[in-house]
Amino acid sequence: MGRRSDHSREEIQAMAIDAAAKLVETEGFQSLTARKVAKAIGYTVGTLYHVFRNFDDLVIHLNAQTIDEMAALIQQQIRKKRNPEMRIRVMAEFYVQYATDHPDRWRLVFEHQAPRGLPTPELMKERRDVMFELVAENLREIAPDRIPHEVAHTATALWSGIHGICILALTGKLYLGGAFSMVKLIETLVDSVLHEFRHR
Amino acid sequence: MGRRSDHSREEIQAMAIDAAAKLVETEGFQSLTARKVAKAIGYTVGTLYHVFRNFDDLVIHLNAQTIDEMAALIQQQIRKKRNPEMRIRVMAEFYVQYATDHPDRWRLVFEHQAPRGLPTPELMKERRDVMFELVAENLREIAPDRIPHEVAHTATALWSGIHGICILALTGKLYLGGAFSMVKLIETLVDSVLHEFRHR
DNA sequence: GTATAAATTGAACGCCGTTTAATAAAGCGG
DNA sequence: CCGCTTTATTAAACGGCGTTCAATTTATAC
Repeated sequence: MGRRSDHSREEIQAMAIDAAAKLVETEGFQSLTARKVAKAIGYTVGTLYHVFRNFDDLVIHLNAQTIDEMAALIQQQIRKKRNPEMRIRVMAEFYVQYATDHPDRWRLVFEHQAPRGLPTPELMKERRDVMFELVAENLREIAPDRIPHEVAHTATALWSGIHGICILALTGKLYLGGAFSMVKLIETLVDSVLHEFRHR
Repeated sequence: MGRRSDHSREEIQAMAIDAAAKLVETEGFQSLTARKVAKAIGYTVGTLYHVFRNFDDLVIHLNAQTIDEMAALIQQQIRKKRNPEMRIRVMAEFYVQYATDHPDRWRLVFEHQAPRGLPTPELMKERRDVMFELVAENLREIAPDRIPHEVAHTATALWSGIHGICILALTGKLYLGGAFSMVKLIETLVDSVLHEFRHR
């Protein structure tokens, strides 16, 4: 049947992304399908393909929204802090918090793979580095005379490490040789890298 | 049709795992399918299901083999070294090396998810912690008087961090704010955590 | 040599992402 | 208000997926 125009293209896009987010949270990212999303917003798959290039495109939009959400939460939390070292600690704490609260949305960001060969869309490039940038900013404040390359290097090492703890914990692959908390693990990593960064 | 007995159950299992490994390396882990594996070993899907419980079971066996291969490579490398700190460095170096050489097999180990609710099979439980144990052993040698819990904690933090760098690099999600090498990033993390571990 | 047990197949099921022809509605020029 | 064009939407189809199962062929045991 024909066009209803109950919703604009942008509205349908937003509805689809929100529905996808909800499906991912309730059923897990592995079982997200185009048909489920379409059904959830009262359309058929065809309409989804009218609004997104393909299923990966939808996932990429969802992931962008997830990153924005997480980044907003974290930036809101560090705005309350004045000490750059404290800010980095809080960032790590709430990164873990968000990942724990939304494990499937968070994993989808990192485990989704755009079709082989196709370039990463600008949509993601812009967002990919937001956390690294935030860490780098605060490292710069801790040691203003360090060359930018060194700051970037440390930010990358530190944040990749935190990410590693996070993902192993969430996927149940963390070493359990002594029952410890994720928070303490993160603390150890932050302490170690920040200490090394300062005294070198 | 009917039983040929050209190969025993165990032979078919081994052939399937090897074929799967090859397919993962050549076509990527996302496009591994039961039908392709069956075709590669000259059987039909039905036979695969006679030998594996399901497709996840096949993947789990492949992943176990991948971990064994990687662990063997690493243990062979550190046998040459006497210094425990040096051993940890070499472990990290060859962990990255293996991941870089076999990106899809390595990613499959960490991104495959056994069906929700089902317990992790013993097959994987045994192997999941092999790298952590290896790190812990050498940390113990570096500081023999530390309580086991502290050693396990540090091993977990360090190795999770290295894993994080590894996976972000391989999935193209690493911060590129200053063109640095993976090797240097790993070095920074190892240096930082080992230093903190010693002087505390 | 025949009965029994096991291995292997091909076809089916219900899903998946994706494409497409048909159709219904909206917008528009007169 | 009427046709005409454009666009939104649908249902149906395609090939491929993991999985199941009845049918069939073979090896083995007696």
